[in-house]
Amino acid sequence: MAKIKPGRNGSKKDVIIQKASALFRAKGFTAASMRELAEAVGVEAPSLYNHIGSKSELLQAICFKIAGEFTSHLEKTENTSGSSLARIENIIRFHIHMMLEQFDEVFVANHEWKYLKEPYLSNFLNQRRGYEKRLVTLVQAGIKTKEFKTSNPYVTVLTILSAVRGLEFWLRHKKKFSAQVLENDMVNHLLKGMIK
Amino acid sequence: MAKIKPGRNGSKKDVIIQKASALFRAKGFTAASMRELAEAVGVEAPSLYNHIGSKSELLQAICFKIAGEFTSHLEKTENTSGSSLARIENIIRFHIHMMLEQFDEVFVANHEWKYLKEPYLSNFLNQRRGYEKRLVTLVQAGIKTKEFKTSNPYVTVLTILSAVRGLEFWLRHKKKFSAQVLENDMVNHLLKGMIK
DNA sequence: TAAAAAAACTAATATGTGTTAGTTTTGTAA
DNA sequence: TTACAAAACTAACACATATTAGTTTTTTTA
Repeated sequence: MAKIKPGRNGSKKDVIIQKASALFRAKGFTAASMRELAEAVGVEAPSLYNHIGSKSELLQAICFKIAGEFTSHLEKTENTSGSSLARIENIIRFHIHMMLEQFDEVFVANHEWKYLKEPYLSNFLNQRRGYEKRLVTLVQAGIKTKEFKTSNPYVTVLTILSAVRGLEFWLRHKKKFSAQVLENDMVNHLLKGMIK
Repeated sequence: MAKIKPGRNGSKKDVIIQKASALFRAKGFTAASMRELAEAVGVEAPSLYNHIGSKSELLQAICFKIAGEFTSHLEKTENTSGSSLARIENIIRFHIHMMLEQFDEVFVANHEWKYLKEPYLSNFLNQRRGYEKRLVTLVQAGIKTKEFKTSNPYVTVLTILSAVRGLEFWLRHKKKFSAQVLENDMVNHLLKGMIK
């Protein structure tokens, strides 16, 4: 009898998800095949289905795990008593850390979410929109307290999020500077600009 | 006898490339099928091959057209007599314009280049690396003349390129602010930061 | 050690892919 | 109008895809 529910055995499933993250990042969700994934796991393709429901389910697991981590960190930050500047800086540094420490997963969540099926796709996008909206609110607060320059807060958030997202290209330059330099220089740039 | 060389008739081929840009952007290169493309063009799939050589060739056309435009603009800017600041600002604004005016093509070049086949893949990456290197040189010049703060110039370039790349998310917010606000606020942010 | 459950395997299915072959229609020039 | 080339069409191929069925091996439990 095949088709066994994953049950409480999360261990092997976790390995599959981790290998899937690396594979989806390297080749893209659509181009990555279950046979390749199986090979990475060290098993034949149909055996994967003893642990997972479908290829799509893997993408869901990856995307929502990452989305959840960002959302929950934002919540914590909002409930902190601190300046708007401190909060924004905290969030920027969190994004950088996530990017460096969970590279494959974050990359997949950033690039491959569009292959989610409904209703997961809508769900994911709503969560993302909500996240951005709350960042905008945070920036608006900083403008009101005159910590930040007056500007369109959506553009500010867009600039910040895009910049940290670009860390996916850091691997290319890994030899040229350390993660510490990267983090501090980028935070400085985003907060204080590059002109002397 | 089928299999006719495109010859001097560029017109229909251009339509195909344009439709392919939109399709590849919306669904991704791998997920987009030649049958879908054919439908967008208003023709049966095999008819496409009267005008193009392969699906891959379409991707090549898109990626190298965009890469060429960026490279040639950079060349022009380098040969301008002006401050490092003026040059960098000029380049940032060019990126923003490209993003807004050739959205589909730039998006595809940014996201789908990894599906290029050799030797085009290596060629494309070399061109890209060269572009970034020349931007780094430009930033280094500005640091030397004390126009720019001292920082790792690779990080500066990474931050700038990533930020402008993120304009692909602007469509989502199109209603909330104009392209002019977007451009000016982002340039300001990248040059002068967000702290008052 | 015997029984039960979990997870591997092979074989197969239905579907979709890019592309080619061969033929017919359409447009153009003599 | 006839001849020729360009570009459309239908049919088909060879291959890859995710997934299911059925069976066998391995691991766990009692």
